[in-house]
Amino acid sequence: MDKKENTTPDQDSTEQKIFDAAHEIFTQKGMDGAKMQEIADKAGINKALLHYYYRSKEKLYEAVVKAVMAKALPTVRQVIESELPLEEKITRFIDFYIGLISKNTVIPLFIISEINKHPDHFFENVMPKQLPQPEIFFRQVQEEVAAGRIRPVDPRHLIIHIISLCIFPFLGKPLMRMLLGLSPEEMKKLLDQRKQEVTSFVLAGLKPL
Amino acid sequence: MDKKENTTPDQDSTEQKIFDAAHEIFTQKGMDGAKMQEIADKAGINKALLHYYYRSKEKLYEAVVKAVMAKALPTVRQVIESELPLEEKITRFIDFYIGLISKNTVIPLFIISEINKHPDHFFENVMPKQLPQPEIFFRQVQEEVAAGRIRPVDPRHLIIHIISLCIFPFLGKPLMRMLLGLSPEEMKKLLDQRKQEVTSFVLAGLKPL
DNA sequence: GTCTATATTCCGATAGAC
DNA sequence: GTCTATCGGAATATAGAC
Repeated sequence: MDKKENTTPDQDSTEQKIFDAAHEIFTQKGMDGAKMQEIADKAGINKALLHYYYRSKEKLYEAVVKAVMAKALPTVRQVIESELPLEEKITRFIDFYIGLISKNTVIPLFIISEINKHPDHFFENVMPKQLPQPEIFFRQVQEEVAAGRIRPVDPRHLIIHIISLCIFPFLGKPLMRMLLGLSPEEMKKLLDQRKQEVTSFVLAGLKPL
Repeated sequence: MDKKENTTPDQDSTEQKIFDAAHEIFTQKGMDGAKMQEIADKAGINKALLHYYYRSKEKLYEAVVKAVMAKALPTVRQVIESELPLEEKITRFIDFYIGLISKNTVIPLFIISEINKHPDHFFENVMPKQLPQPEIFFRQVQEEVAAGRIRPVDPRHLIIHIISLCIFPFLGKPLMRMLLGLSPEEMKKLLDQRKQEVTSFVLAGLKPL
């Protein structure tokens, strides 16, 4: 019996198809909104198979949440923990992060919604072991402040500022569109400009007095 | 038969108790996560009464959503449409808005989640007729830019910046806490400083070159 | 491993007594 | 208006044939 050797682990296996379908449905509709029937349909298989591979809806859900978190955080780490000079690090982070989010609007809302519904469960079971270490970033900011190259800021607030400016406009897109009275096309144009706008706004906000 | 005259409309009536309970449950758990039984329990009445006053779960939900939106938007309008000078308007808006959100964390997430799940329904049925008019704000920004008192910025992006900086840290509180490695107490302290931090950051970001 | 059929639980909604 | 009891459907989960 010949076995495939160099394919990625169980490429189009049933288990993988189920997981992919569950990933899509759960991230779009959340735990309560998702139905097992819909996941089965999307995977092109029968409902009973879901329970054969994953024992329950909850187990399947947990698998998806863990995968989402495990994928989301390392991307942040890579930039945060690098030894790039501060301004370039900020610029790259904004560019990279907005690029990521604009391709995938649903994930951030999914993470935030589910983390708010079960915070304890998250911190105990789902949170990845390898968290980004912000110490390098903190030190860099303090050095730049001490050297007078940027104005005094709390580096923790700076991180919050930057992440807020990157993520929120995509989360609140329909809301912002309503508030500003824009057409979908105008709103899309505006969001396409965010990389540029956020970068210049943050750097301006850091200019020494 | 004497009738009460100067009480606020049906103060502790059954209908009001139902609505209050539904408001709490729906905003915390969303349409799918909320159960009629739980709402009835919280209101201290029977499940059948929910259907007596509001015909269906959907109707009850709609009543809550409309009330939430009707309350949330005018507060924004009041500040946005005022004729205060720009810098003071921004300062007041941040102060007012963060104050509002920090007292009520669940509402923004509720609005954003539900608007993303049923965008069309929102724009057709739920959206308040009286939207905030950002034109005054736009004009003010353009005048300040023309006078060289602030650096050139697209006023629409500026609004998005400010709202993002106000709302997101409270939405993403557990996430930020995890990312920064803070205890709940440290995180609370940090959020208490947001009014101050956001104001100085935004004003610094607007300084002319 | 995959399917059909069925058991079981839960939930929204209604009927009807008071 | 308010309650108890119950219906009917939907959704999760299991049994059992292939």
